Amino acid sequence: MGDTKLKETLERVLIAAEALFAENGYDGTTLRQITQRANVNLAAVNYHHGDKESLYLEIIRRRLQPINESRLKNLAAAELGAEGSPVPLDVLVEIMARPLFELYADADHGGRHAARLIGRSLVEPLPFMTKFLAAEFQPVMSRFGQALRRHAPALPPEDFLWRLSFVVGAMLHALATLHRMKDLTRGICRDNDQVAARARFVQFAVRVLGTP
Amino acid sequence: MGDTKLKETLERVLIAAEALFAENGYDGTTLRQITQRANVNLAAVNYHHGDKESLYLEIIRRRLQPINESRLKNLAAAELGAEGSPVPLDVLVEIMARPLFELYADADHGGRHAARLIGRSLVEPLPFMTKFLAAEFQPVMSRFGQALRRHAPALPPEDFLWRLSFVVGAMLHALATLHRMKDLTRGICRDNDQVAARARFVQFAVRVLGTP
DNA sequence: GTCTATAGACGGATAGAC
DNA sequence: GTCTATCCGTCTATAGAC
Repeated sequence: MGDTKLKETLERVLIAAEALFAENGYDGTTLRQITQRANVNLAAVNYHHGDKESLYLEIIRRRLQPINESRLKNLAAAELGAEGSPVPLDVLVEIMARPLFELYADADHGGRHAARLIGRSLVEPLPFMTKFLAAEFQPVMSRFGQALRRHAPALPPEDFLWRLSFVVGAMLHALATLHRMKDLTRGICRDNDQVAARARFVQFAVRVLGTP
Repeated sequence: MGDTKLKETLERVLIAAEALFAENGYDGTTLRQITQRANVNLAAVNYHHGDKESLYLEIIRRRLQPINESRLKNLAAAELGAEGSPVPLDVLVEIMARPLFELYADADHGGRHAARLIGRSLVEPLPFMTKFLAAEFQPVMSRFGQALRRHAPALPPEDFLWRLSFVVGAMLHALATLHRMKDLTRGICRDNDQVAARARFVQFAVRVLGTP
């Protein structure tokens, strides 16, 4: 088999594992389920991706790193354009939220599952993931925290952090439940309109973070 | 052994299992871990509580049913007192949030773990739990949805439900991460002040739900 | 690189003595 | 009711043929 087929095989494992991890969690997913779904031999996973933990970490990293890089890049650009004045709140929230909602909308490439999995991995504390996640989010949270803070300088730090926690929680929950939003609301809320969902989220976050 | 000791034994299993399920999830917890932590023989779990799924369901139900009953009772009382006019928003939110935050504060009786577990069980979709959870929350969501709706009658249903989803997500996330809030904020936010956390949540939810 | 076969450990659940 | 011992299935991971 040539390189093309090979790459496709490895990719199929990642896609299959991503969907299963998102749906059933790390402990609820077996390597056998993954290889079966990917139409790959069981031994291929360990050969190419190492053990189960490495595979999981690799899947998360592959999605998360470009997202956080893009966030930092867009924040830097926005700050440059603002020329010293605070970047508008809605712009900040948009920069944070957009990559995840867009990932979710990229259904053909498994983005739905990837977005759900990211949300899930941030909620359920897997021992072997904590160090990676802390390091991965430290720069983003630090820089965005500062930028957001300029819109409510008088707010006590404790209140500010609680609000931030509520907003983050709302976003993770939205990502984790978007796929069944239609069922949960008896058809009133669509689950396939990523743009509308994001607009509502930005509106919500601005209202929460932008009040003294 | 008398009845007293027996009850204590069964109770110890529930407490131990609750903590482990909260920390490691359903699939991440083994019956052996549970019995070891509870200082109980392995076979005792199956004998008294049936299989693993029954045990999990029993733990959730034991905590959730009184909470939802209390919510419905308090809502009915508040509506009676309001004499036809809408129950104030902060009262509604308080009725919904209070039982969970108080459960969390009841550390000696394992309430912290129970609250985390409830949050977790509402996020991760265990197949054998969905029917129970849907039935358990249907009356609460229906009645409170109506009561909340009176404060924003002009708001399109879709927007209302999205806001509700954000608020619920923020609350579940708060419950799931309260225990590490201090670490996540470098000591700025305390994790043992349930009253302050609840007050901030109510303020947050009122702001979100009470704007046209 | 890819497969089969299997090692080796651990899981849930139960039989049967006490 | 409580315990020990164990069955039986499934899991991850790897050895070794091709």
